[in-house]
Amino acid sequence: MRTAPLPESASKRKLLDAAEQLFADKGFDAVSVRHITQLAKTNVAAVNYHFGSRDELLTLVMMRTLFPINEERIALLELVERKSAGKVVALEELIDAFVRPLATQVLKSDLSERLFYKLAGRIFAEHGDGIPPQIEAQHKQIIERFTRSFAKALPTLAMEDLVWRIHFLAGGLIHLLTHQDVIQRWSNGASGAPTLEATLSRFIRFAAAGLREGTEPAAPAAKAPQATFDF
Amino acid sequence: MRTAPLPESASKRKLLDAAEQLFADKGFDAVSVRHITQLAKTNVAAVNYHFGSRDELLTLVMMRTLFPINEERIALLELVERKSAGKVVALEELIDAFVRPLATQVLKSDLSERLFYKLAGRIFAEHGDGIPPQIEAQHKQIIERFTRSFAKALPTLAMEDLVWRIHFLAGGLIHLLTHQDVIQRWSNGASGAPTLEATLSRFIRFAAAGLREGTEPAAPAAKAPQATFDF
DNA sequence: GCACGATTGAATCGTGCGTTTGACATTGGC
DNA sequence: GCCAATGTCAAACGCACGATTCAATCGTGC
Repeated sequence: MRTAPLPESASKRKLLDAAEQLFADKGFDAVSVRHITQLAKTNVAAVNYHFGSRDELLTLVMMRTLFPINEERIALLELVERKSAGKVVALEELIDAFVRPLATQVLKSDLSERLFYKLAGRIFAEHGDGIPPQIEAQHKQIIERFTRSFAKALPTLAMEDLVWRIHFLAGGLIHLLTHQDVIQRWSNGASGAPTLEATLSRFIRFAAAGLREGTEPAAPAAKAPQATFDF
Repeated sequence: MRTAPLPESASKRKLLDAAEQLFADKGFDAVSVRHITQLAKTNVAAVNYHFGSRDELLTLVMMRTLFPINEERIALLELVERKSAGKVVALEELIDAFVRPLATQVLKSDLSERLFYKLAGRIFAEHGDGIPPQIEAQHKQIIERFTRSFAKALPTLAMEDLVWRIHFLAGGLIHLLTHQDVIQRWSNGASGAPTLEATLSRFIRFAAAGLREGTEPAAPAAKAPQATFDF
């Protein structure tokens, strides 16, 4: 019976790729369907014909990037937890499971490193108001899943503290992704650009220390004063 | 001689306040001059008459919020450094000087807490492409000034590491400011909303620990493995 | 009271937006 | 050979945008 097996006409793919590139570069709001169809060398009507609306195309672009990242995050997380059956998992390994997929999925993307990270950062930064429910659902699922694992790895940390710290972490990552190029430009005067792996490694150390703060009773009394707002 | 001493006509102030509120709530791109003049109950032409263009109004709104914050940051920083003349400054005090002005300036604003923090977060998040040069200059000045102080407080930390960590910190703060309401809504099921002071205090502990990571040779050997990307 | 600059108001300009329409081309199955 | 499905295309629609025009109005110093 097989009616024409969804040829996924060439222009559909061209539109997706063009949209992806432009959204990554300029941001979701700054790109019009005319820009997209111009870069894809198709007619303006093509977007609405193939995707129904600009919004549906946008959602598709976001999902196409976000989904594999989140799938790999979960896979890595389960791997790590199964590996250390029952024993406490090292914090660094959990954070690694959260960020490493960015470095592996960029290799499978047609986008340049710079654009892929910008796109990912923009997607992660979306929250709350008018964002596609599917994206929101992805975010919620990932955050909840990782919160559970972090809680097990940091049993002495109050849940409310943990939730906030995870969002501090997420914010740092988003900033890193979206401004990577800007920061790099003046972070190192002469030395070549560090690989992103090096930067993510830096981030993991920073984030792990932040998450762990105050949960290591064995450590000698810190000489630093408590940082409380006392007014 | 005194010709009419700049009455700063009522509509000018009304426009500034309306613009501020809308930009904070919806974002800089999502607000049109028609929205603004409608809320301010003035004519559409008023924006261009009083400010020249939508962009100049936007810049003014940003500067009006950003400048006092940055002024207080510098003042606090100098205070802290003068107080501990010569001696190493505690990291927490430096971060405090960076974030506390948010909590004090919100009191002087007509905006609600929620809107003020959103606005501040949106301003801090602006970087690089098409943002007003004055804002960019403010950002650069503040980052460079604090980088210098952090470097003195963390003499054993490599400069490149420090720069990245400061941006992780900034990203966490931006995320906290812009998504504070969203996070809070599901961070604590029943207990009342924590004051922002409490949240900023949480943030300071997190950020200080992240900045300090690896700079305390006196500490016992960490049992956590190094977090390096080894592929 | 009048003149004059400052301010306001309604109407309009040109532009770019997302989307829709309807004619036209291409293709594969019967 | 024809039909229906599929895709492409130029043109247009209605709308919202930032900005401008120009006459009316206001406020104040003389």
